[in-house]
Amino acid sequence: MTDSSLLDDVFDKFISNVRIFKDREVLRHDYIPNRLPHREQQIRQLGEKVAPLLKGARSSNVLIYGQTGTGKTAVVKYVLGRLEFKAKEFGAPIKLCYVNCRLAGSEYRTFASMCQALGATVPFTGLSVGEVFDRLKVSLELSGTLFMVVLDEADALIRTCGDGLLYELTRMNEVLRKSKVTLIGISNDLRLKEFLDPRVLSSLSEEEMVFRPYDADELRNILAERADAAFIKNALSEAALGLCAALAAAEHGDARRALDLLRVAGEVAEREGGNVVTEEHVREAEKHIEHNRVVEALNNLTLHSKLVALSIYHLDKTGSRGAITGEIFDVYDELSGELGIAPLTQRRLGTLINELDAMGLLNAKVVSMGRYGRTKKIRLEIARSLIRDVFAADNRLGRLVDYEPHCLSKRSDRRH
DNA sequence: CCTCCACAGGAAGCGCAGGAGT
DNA sequence: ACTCCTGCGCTTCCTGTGGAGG
Repeated sequence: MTDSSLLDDVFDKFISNVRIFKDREVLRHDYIPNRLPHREQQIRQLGEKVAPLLKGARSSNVLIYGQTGTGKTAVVKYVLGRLEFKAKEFGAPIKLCYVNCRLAGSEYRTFASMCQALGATVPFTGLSVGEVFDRLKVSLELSGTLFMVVLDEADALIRTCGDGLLYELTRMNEVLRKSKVTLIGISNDLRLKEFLDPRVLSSLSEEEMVFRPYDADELRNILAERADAAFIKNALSEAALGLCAALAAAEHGDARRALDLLRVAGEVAEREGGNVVTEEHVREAEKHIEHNRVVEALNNLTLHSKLVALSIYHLDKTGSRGAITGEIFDVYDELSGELGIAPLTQRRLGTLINELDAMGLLNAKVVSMGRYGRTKKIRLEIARSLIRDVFAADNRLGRLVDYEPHCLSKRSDRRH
């Protein structure tokens, strides 16, 4: 078979293969459906809280808690979408601004997004935070609107930058004459309160809402509803749907995960040329998602983080259960020398290890070995073969995969 | 009981890139 | 051209600490 006829085959198969999906976009997690099952109560609650805006009054600030995939963002976007629609109808001067704080990354960029929502242009760097804040105030005062700001994943911002931004925002209404600001904070972390200044907390959480995780039955309903729009009739087996719901329920009831599983399972089935999604495909999808996540994470690491991961890989194969920071530094130091690059300090290495831990690539635990000090025990959390494959394909690190570090052979024999 | 190891992890500050105003 | 700002990655310096062995 020639190359072109092979490709034709792939494309033809794809085009003629409408046997699985009707509309796969429905399964993406940024898709907001026009019904959110099992969140009617929250929709109602939030609707009641923001309704005063329609009459030109400020609404209470709201703080929303809940783990990932519990529908927080979907509910907020849904309610505010309707609010905006109603506001147009009644001519209420409402402006909305949705900022994902984790993606924005800094105070500066969070303020900048808010300015942009008001139509003010802000360079993406170069100004002081105070200057951007002033511009925000000026454009707010000029526009004379009820400004509603949604700070999604606010906990991420607070952890890195503190609560200064929130403090400024909550105080802003005291200064503004013609405009009012309302805040909706969304947090994945239930302990957010502990990080907040009491003054910020009291004004931010005038109202609070907590989103409970979905249970397996609820997830099932959610999936069934979406699947109806996403798959063609009879292309999804009841068992496959149940398995997606069960797997996601086991993982703190994450609807986002359930939807991902369903979508990828559909894609697997499609690729295999099947016309019905089975449990088998869901299992396959589960592996797929995890595999892709890890490979992508490894490939996107910086050179130094890759070296750290590789060092742990080398220590791991010596059979000892859990490398410690000092050993990792020794191996890392040697590998860096081998590549001819300057090694980072041990302090910095500790931070990199914590980052890898947070990504779920490894597991780091602080342990005390008594007389032999206090350190971190680090184990790989992913398959060794995966690290091997990814780094062997890396043109700089490739030759270090089978390298035997000297410091391993003459390692001082510490008793566990 | 105290000591003392081998670190953890906070604080401060540095040099750099990218950009603004003047 | 100059000075100022920021975020980022990093180093330097530092204080804090759980528990085995004395």
